[in-house]
Amino acid sequence: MEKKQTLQDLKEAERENRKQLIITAAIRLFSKEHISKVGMRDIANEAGISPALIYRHFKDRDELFIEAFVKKSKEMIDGFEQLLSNRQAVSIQEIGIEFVRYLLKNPLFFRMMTYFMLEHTLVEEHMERFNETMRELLSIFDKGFKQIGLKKHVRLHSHAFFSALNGIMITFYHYPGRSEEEIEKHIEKLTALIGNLFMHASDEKYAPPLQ
Amino acid sequence: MEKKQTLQDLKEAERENRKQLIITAAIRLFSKEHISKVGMRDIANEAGISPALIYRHFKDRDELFIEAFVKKSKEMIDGFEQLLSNRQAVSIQEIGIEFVRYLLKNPLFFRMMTYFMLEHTLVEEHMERFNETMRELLSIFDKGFKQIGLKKHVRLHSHAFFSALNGIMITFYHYPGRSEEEIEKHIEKLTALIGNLFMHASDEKYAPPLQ
DNA sequence: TGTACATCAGTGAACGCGCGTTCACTGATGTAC
DNA sequence: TGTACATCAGTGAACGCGCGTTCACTGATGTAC
Repeated sequence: MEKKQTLQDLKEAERENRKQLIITAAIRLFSKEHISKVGMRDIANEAGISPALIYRHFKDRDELFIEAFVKKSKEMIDGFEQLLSNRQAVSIQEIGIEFVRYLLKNPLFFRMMTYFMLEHTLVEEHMERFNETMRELLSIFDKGFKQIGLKKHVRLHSHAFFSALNGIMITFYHYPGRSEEEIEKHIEKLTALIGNLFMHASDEKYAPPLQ
Repeated sequence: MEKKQTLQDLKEAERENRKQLIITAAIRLFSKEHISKVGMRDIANEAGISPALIYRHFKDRDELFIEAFVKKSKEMIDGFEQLLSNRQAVSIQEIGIEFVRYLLKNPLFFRMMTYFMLEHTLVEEHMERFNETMRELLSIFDKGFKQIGLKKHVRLHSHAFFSALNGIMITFYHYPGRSEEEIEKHIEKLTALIGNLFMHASDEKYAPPLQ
């Protein structure tokens, strides 16, 4: 019984490995071209397997894609948190700037995020997983607002700041006729501008309490 | 010669009418379902013509789509400007709130805008037309910043505020598990919050000049 | 130890569908003489 | 006024391709007796 259990475990672990193999292959392709252009055959090819095998591990394309997103998000959030943990008492403006820099250096997470935000055809269950990730990210922003002394509506401010940064990225990331450096510089400038405004969110005089 | 000229004019006008017929049919469908799901056959059907005829007026799908966007944008910007012209001296916060309300009431423009922002596969020429529209919108925001006494970096502030509002819309418009009313309320709340912060952009103390 | 059977990873090809675009053609209208 | 021709709006069907998914099958491994 003991051994049988172990064997079963081994098998399950192996099965999980195959799954990860497929997911990482998908992620590799996503960083090369736009997510909607990556097909099941491409992924199978990249993973060195047959397309049919993917369906032994995932119900359909959506399931694979959301798993890939969740995996990438975890990496992203971990990396970002570690980056912040090297300092103490990071202000909300600094978090914003670091967040945008991090996105610029890891564009895949950002691209996946917007892909899912605008693909509102996901089933409830997948949406829930997506939201979990968002909440994790938002709680990092919460810390920054608490650090500058904001007492009320912390999550609301995180929503506002986080979505503002998203908007900056989306609006200017593909700005045509500008070099990559120019775009990055512009995005950072706008982030600094907004981040600075948010630094005064805890000042009652300048940010009167919401009704 | 005189008459010939007129006849030619008539023909051209008629040709333009057909073109508009196709464009408006496309727009009608865009407001019903997601842009990427609208096909050439659907549009032909809606316009009551053969799919092949579309190609006598537009080089390809992209050209038709960008024309539809430009048309819709003009309507949208005109409508929005008229809405603002009823009052005098509209502050940047008010502009933001009215803008978001207007987007919420006319979701098609917003959806088309994000579609093109994230479809970075457009040719240079189409991108330029898209940008023209954006610039027109931004100049409305410029006015609001001038109204509150901002002297420097006006366009930069418009970029920041405009993209922040975009981000709010994109991030929360499809928020699952919430009713439409709740979503609208949340978006307006976030807009008011950010708009309020931007009201102090001209205050040197709270928004130090950028380097 | 050997044999029949079950399980399941894995496969290449095919299914079925949708889509942008083009083709070959019709028919109406205008033009030149 | 009549006739040959050009032009062009307009069409339905077909082309060609790509894609998600499934099918029918193989072969290896484990299991029961």
